[in-house]
Amino acid sequence: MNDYEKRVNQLMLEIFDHILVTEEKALSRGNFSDLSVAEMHTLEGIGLYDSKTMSETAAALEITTGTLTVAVDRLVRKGYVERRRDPRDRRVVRVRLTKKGKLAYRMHAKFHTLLVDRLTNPLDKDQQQILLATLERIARFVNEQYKHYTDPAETATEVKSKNNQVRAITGGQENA
Amino acid sequence: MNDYEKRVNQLMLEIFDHILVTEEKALSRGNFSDLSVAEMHTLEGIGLYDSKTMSETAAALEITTGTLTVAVDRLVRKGYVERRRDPRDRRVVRVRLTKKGKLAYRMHAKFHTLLVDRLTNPLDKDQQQILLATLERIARFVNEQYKHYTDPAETATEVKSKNNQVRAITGGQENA
DNA sequence: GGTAGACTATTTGATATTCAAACCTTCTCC
DNA sequence: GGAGAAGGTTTGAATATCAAATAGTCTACC
Repeated sequence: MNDYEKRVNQLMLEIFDHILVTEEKALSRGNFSDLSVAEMHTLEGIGLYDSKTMSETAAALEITTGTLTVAVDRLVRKGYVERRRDPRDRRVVRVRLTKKGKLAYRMHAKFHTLLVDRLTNPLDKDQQQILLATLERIARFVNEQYKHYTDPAETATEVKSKNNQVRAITGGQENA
Repeated sequence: MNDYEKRVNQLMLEIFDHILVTEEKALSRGNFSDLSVAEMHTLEGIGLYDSKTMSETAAALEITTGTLTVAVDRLVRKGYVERRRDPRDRRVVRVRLTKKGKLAYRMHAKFHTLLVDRLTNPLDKDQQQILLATLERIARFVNEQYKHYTDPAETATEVKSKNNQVRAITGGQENA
């Protein structure tokens, strides 16, 4: 690694180390102190607008439905999420944020807004374009790596292919 | 957030999400498949060269010594870490990486090198500059926030825990 | 129209990670 | 030499997660 790369690595580690803790502290100090970062993440997975099925939500979050069931239990108990069976297919359970859930969602989004704002504000148009292109490139690279390491063909780990697990991320988080 | 900012936010989340998983998968595929990311992190906290006390290590990792005791138990059992009492102060326990631990440490470091390399190589000078500037900015922002939320003056009386389970029970102390 | 097999969600049993608080051991200082 | 501080470990609890077993429900085929 040359000096440039060393610095990049160092910065990335620093950011990774601190960002989760910071987000957690921000949550625990606010009006929604009974939410963990993971729970907030679940709220994000459910999303602001549609009601989603458990499977869809689990796929979006890349966790099993079993894990999600437990998480939603707690969020329902705390009043952030509503559950209801789909009358058209009674196997299906739909989840949706309550008012309180939406409020928490929006409050948390502010943290991200603030971050992005601080990031992009000082850049002029040209620089913004470069930033975007750079991020796109990084994302593409990371996704490749991600797929590479997640691809079941690579090892004899046949178990988790199920289509559901990894696939549906690109599906619709947003239709705002 | 305007569209540009939304996209930046989305890309950052994607990158962040996938890097962690990628790291985990990389570990689980390599020669040290019995190490989790958290355990790898503990190894990094102990470090390659000195032997450190439990307290020092726990402080470096920002976890309690109780948590570290459990983590080190497992790492000793798996052969990555050595424990020994300090003869000069028999209260103190020193931990150090074994050969195997050092090997794992170095192998993991290679993963980071590779990642950064693949990340920065395809960028031209302009893009590299933007990437660096952006990372600096993110790091600065996160550190600010981190300090803000960690500063004891802010929290009046009760402070210190990263643990909001307890807060939830005691009813959380507002601040709005 | 009845049933076998597919699908959706929940439950169960297990492991990891974490904290606070209680508890030992050892040290230091009066 | 004893009191209290300091360093680690243990204990008890909560969260987060998975795989596998289970329970309802639906669909397609006969």
